[in-house]
Amino acid sequence: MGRNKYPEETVAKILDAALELFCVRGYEGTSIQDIVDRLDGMTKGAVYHHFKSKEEIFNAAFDRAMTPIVEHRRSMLDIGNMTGAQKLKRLYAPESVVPQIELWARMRPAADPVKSSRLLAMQYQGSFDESADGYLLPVIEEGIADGSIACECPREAAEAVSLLANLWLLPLFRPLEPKERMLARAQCLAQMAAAVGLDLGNEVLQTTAQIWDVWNRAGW
Amino acid sequence: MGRNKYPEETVAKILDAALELFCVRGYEGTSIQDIVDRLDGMTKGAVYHHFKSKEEIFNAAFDRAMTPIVEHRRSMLDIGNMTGAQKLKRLYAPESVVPQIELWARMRPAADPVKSSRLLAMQYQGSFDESADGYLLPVIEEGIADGSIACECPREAAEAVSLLANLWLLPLFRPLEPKERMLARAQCLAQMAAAVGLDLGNEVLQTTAQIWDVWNRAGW
DNA sequence: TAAATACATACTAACAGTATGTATTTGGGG
DNA sequence: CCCCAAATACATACTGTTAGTATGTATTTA
Repeated sequence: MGRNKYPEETVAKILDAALELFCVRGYEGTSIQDIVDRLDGMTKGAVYHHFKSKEEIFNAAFDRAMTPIVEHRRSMLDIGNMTGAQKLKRLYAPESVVPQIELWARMRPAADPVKSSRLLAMQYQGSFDESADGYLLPVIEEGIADGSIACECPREAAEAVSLLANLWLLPLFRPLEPKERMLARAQCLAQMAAAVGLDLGNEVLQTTAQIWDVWNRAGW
Repeated sequence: MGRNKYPEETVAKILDAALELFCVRGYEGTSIQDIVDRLDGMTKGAVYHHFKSKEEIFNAAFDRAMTPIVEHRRSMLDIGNMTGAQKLKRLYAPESVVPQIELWARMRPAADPVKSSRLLAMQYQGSFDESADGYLLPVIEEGIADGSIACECPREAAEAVSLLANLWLLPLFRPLEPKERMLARAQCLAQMAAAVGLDLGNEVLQTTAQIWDVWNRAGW
């Protein structure tokens, strides 16, 4: 294959192939050659021209998949003047999550935590980042400041909720549970969050239900 | 090195070396040769005589480290005739966890989730097993049966508590937090658990404090 | 004493990564 | 607008390392 006038198309192709393979076969289970074989005609030289290592490809593919999801969710906080409590509910409302659900489809990993361990680790790390440096803790603190949230341990509550939402409620690395079980998890999470002063809102149940519908329709 | 009359000694040496290396350098970062180099005089042939793959070595090393910890905790439930609620509290009391804490020292992984991703995945998977097929859910159901526990979503509560205890309260894959932050997590977890009907007991705070002391003394 | 066991030695195939070559595009001076 | 040098986008060919295998040999067991 000759040189492409628009190299970002090549990069996109590489990352698309990489993401799917990393999800299905895991990080270890995917070789650079596996990725190259899906880029018909292209060779390893092209890949190593755009990326300097396998790890960099993985990180780039992961970021590329996550960025629009995170950005959309964060953008939900920028509209109007809401209290902290309202912003918190909005974060778990369908409008913040469901429109991006199809994108999650592209990074549906193998339902085997060990095979997906690297993705799991990214999500685990991301849960702390999301709560600490990201949007969750700031929103809670905003709510405390404006009097709409009463929470004695904002950091801990944010971390716990973030972890449970990312690694348990959305069972990315486990087989899809029956719908009523996923709803039970949402209910349970909401109750636990409420106990530490965080009202996630009733909409979290609808959000969960809609996510389940999309995933189930996609045949997971 | 000649043939050892007691091959289980050889196996133990291999697993000891493997566990430490896997923890410090991660699964990917550890080669079979690295392990062999720590078994002075022994060669790769010996290793592949006792184990058929790197993965099997990892699993064996992990099991070997975890078994006594899990067994001890489970044994705490066998004494006397306790109600489900009493058993639940006992699971998080110092006597169930602290005596085995030194053993955890041997499998202290790198405080980098990605490097430790395989261990993290095992712990993640283990959290579900522990709650579902293990001892936590049975104890809760026993408590419901004998009337000492009122919990509407026993499975969900068990999973959530198990996940938070294993991946958050005991921050194996993250740098050790200041003591007061770990205690805040324990307090927060207890509050959340209480909201879904699980009383982990006040002793969980002492347990956490003692774990912190041991880990901190060990220089983490 | 024959079979099984516990290793050592020597090798292979696959893999991540590198060095280098070559065509194509870009961008600036005339 | 054209020419040419530099940069870019790849391809080709190679290297070192690694997990794993095949096979040989001494020791123990039964």
